[in-house]
Amino acid sequence: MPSTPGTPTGRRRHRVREEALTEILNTGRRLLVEEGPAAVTLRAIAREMGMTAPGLYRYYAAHRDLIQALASSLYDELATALAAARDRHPASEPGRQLGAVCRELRRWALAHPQEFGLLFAKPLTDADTAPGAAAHDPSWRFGGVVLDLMVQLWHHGNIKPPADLDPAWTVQLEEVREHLSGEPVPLEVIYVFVSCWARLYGAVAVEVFGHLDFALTDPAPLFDHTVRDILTALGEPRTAPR
Amino acid sequence: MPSTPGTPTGRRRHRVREEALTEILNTGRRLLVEEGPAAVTLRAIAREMGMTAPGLYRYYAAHRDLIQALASSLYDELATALAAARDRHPASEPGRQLGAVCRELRRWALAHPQEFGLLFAKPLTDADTAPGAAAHDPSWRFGGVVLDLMVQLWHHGNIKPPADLDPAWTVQLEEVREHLSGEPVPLEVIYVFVSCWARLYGAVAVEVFGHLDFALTDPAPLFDHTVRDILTALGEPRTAPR
DNA sequence: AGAGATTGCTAACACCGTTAACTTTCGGGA
DNA sequence: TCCCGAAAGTTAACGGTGTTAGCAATCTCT
Repeated sequence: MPSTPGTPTGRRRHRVREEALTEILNTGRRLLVEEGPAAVTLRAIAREMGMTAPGLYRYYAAHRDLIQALASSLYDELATALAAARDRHPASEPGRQLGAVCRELRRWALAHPQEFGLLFAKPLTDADTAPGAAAHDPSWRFGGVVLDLMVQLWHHGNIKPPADLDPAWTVQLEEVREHLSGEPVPLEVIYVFVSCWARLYGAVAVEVFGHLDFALTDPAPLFDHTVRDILTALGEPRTAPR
Repeated sequence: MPSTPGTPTGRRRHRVREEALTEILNTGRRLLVEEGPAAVTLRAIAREMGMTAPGLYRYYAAHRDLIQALASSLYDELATALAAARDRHPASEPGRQLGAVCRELRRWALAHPQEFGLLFAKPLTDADTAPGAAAHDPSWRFGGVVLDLMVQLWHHGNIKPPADLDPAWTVQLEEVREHLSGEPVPLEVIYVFVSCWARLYGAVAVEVFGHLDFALTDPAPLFDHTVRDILTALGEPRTAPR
């Protein structure tokens, strides 16, 4: 009974297994979208696929692993969407690229609120995947698109970092820098990156979770203002909204 | 079988019922904190209280209602904590008061991550409490503390609102203004309020849900910077961090 | 062709929300 | 004082959930 069930040897077996895995995830996602997170259940997925629940244990060791795999695939889809938005603008204009990526993040999240909710609110619900610092791979694929663009923006623009950088951060920020394709980005600049990242992610989350409904029917202009602020903080003078 | 079960006539009966209601909520909260949201179950609460699950239906018509009551009580506790932080500074300095309230919000959320997660991530999970615009009472008790302070800050300071206010917002913002004790706050200023509120709430959520763990062990300085930005946007020149 | 891995099944267990029907307890009016 | 009705709590039961054990079938490779 392997924790990651059977790894087939044959070529054909491998292919049909891949198809089953993606069908499981697709079915789970459909249930998530149509009936909410509580409906993403082993028995429901199996029912929709015309099989029984214990059969799914040949693909995922537990319900938690299935949800985690679903979240991981959603991170991938989001990262792909962000990269596509980035590539709709020339690489010579990283400011426009980052603006487009920010708006694409909001668009994707609002178009797929259940999926975004799963990604954003998952770590707290679990509270078990917090041993070291290597478990954040799936979320990095998605955040990396934004951070890499910030690095490009740092090359082109002129960021004015704050001089008062808490020395206790250096160790952590060094670790972030290693993920940045070995670019020699100053730690103060990485601090600005993290600050902008937090502001972007928070703005999207607050809106998706409906915490602005009490005041605004269409918070798009507010978000555009936030994006302008972020680009300004990253030293991009030309604030291109569209 | 009333939707809101029995309303006792006697004085003593009323008292013991109140005690039972609070004990249910306390037990539910303990389970939430100790074993996560999935453990807040009718049977578990009844077990901890030495009774059986159907007995709880004398107090809450369904599991959803119990969770909703728990969230409501948490909103109250948070609002009380924010008000206490506000009152630790003189009313003549609303800037210091708002700064203290912002930091208290972060402190409370980090000290009670499961509770904050229930409040922040609940509306999306439900997706049923969205008929009109009167269901946001519990969250308003908590956000009202912040918004009222922003009004005070507007009286004392000098907010520079942006001139380009989307006309489509006026209707919504008018509705917000009615909640503000009838203060004649300009709509542009209310827009600034909402903007600052979104930034504050988002900054706390991003940190509580662990989306800054990849970079920072102690995001407190980052949050302080955010609070300074917010106070500046609200026209408070003296940025008092402590 | 046969051995071994892989896949899916049924049966079963404990837990969950919820309902129905019953018993007990308690407060207030005759 | 007594009694009646409301309130509180019980047991039994239904369908749903994750999960495990054990078994049958199927496919792949030698």
